[in-house]
Formats: sequence, C-alpha cells, structure tokens
Amino acid sequence: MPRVVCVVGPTASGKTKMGAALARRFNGEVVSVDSMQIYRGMSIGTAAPTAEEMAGIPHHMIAVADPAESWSVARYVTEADKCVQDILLRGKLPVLVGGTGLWLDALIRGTDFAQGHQGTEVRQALQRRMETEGAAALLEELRQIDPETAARLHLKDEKRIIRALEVWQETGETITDHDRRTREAPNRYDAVYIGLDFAHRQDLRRRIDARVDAMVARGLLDEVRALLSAGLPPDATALQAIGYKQFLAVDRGELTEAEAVEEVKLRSRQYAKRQLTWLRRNDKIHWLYWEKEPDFPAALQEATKILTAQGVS
RNA sequence: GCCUCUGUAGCUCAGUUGGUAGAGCAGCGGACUGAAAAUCCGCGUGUCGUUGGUUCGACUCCGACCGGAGGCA
Repeated sequence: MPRVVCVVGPTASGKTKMGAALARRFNGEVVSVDSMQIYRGMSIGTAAPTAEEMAGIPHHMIAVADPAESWSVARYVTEADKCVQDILLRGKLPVLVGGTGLWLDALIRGTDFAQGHQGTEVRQALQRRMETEGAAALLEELRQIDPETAARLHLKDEKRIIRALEVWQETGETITDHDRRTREAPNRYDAVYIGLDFAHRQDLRRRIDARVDAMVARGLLDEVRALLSAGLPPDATALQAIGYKQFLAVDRGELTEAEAVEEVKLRSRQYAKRQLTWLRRNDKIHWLYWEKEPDFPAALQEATKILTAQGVS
C-alpha cells in the first residue's frame, strides 16, 4: 500500500505552511484537500496558499474548478487520486493537506460512492416530494426498504433521508448495504497523519479572528463582487463558503461589514469545532499542539521525527 | 438632592397568587459514505446586585445600601 502523509487540523491551525515544509523536507508535492479551495477566484476567503507559501513546491487541486459548478466528494476523489498516483509514479511523496475531513477519508480509503448526485432527475423528484409530502412520509418510506438507516436518521436530517432513498432508487442496493460493503474494502493508501491544533481553544479563536480581519483587509468583499460580476449565481455551492455567504449579504446591503466580520468569525470557530470532532475519532493522528503561537521550526523537527520513525524518507 | 424604572446563565431577556429558576444566542459534546466551509442531533453551565427583615419557606413582599438608565430640580 503506497505511503502518503496527511496534514490535518482545524482551520487556521497552520496546515498550509506545515504541508509545504514537509513536502520540501521529504521531496514531496502537496495535494490540497479543501472543498472550497478547489474553486477558482476564491483565494482570499479560503486562505489558499500564496506563491510565497507554496515555497516552490507543486500544489495540486487548488483553483481547478469553476465556482459555478458544484463539486462533490466523489468527483474530488477521482481527480485528486490521479494527482496522488502521478506523484507516486514520479517517485515523490504525496502530502495531503486540508481541512475537509470527509474528502480526505474518502481519498485515503478509496471510497466507492454509490451513484446519484446533485441535479439529477431522481434527486430533484425526491426534493420535490420532500417539500410536498414532508420528511415524515419519506422517512417512513425509507423505513420500509432500509429500516437500519431510517432508525439512524433524524426526521429533520432531510439531506440524508433524500440521499438514502436516492441510492436505493439509483442502484437497487440500500445505502446501509452499500456502506457496509465499501467499508470492508482495504484502504487505498497507507497514511501517516500529522495533526495541528492549539493547546487552548481560546488561542485558536484568536488566530481565527486575526485571520478573518486579514482576509477583509486583503479585499474579501471585492473578491465576492468579482465572482458575482462574473455571473456566479448567488446560490452556488462556492458561495456557501464561510466568508463568502456573509459578504454576499454585505453586497446586498443586508449586513454591515462589521456585522459580517463578526458572523464570519463566529461561523469559522464553529466550523473549527466540527473539524476537531471529525478528527478526534481518527486515532492514527500524531498531534502537535501550539502554545499561544505556532512554532514552525520546532514542529517541523517534531513532525520529521515522527515521519522518519514511521519509515517515511 | 428628589422621583421613576432597572439589576436573574458569558450576552439579550422571561419568571404566573411566595414553594431555591428557563428561553434564544454564545459555549461544550456528538453524528457524518456524491452539497461536507454543507447538513443534523444532544447538553443549562446560576451566591437570582449586596445586606437586614417578614414568613414554615423569598427571585418574588418590606427596609437600607451599591451599580445602571431616565426624569424633575
């Protein structure tokens, strides 16, 4: 099983810098695992790595998608996996860097997703039924074909109820069976994880706040306006990203800039918390904790030690 | 100086005829297999400003004091 390195952690924990440093140290290339950095024209609000931060290391899967499109996990895995394969073929080390937990896990596992996606007839029909018949009716229908998933899903979790029914309609297999089957498959890659976080939550919060202020200073509002004037529909997935959603409201005069800034900070720390919840169940992560401020030289040394001990060279 | 209003969770506030208190937001925890920066679930964390008094019992009634807002001088 090919070896890859993963750099994970909540937003604003220093993954970008650490990823580039490790890629440099171990003759690798970075593959971004970020559901928003893949879209073009969103570098400020997604804190995409700058040329300077990339430090001459090739970075993949950043700004490769049209923001009017809606990328899914499955599509990401297909495309990102090509990058990983190519890097391995050239004898280099893939360094996967990013905060989108589901996407990273799917890439490492090589998850085979069941058919069906946004915008299909089946999906739209289910969405219409959700509106007219209500979640209770669809959940009951799901109970008939897949009682296990129905029992697991909350009445209000409409997205997953729709998805479960969709998988059944598209494939004739229940999502329970599909998930069980794919979970049993061996991982595609042997991953070594480096996790970055702050020892104290309040320091992460400070960092997030500072980063949001910096984004605004660098022109987040202009970036949002540029996307809009390029014809991006306001309901595009890309504009659901934290920061974009709120500054879209500023552009419409629905929020003041000060209100938007507060909202973005709030949503960012809630997002960071969800990321940590996701990462906590992965017991293979080697965590490095920042005290107050990141200390990259020390962390790089520590991470190098960990990776070397794991046989990465 | 006098009068009125006000002080309850981190914040904004509710609290019925006296029986030691509860909402929203924040926060914390969790889930997550084709929108994942999305979506969804769970959890109340409290010297009820302080201090005397009335009462079997006070967030609730009375007094004093302290803080805040407004009004009259």
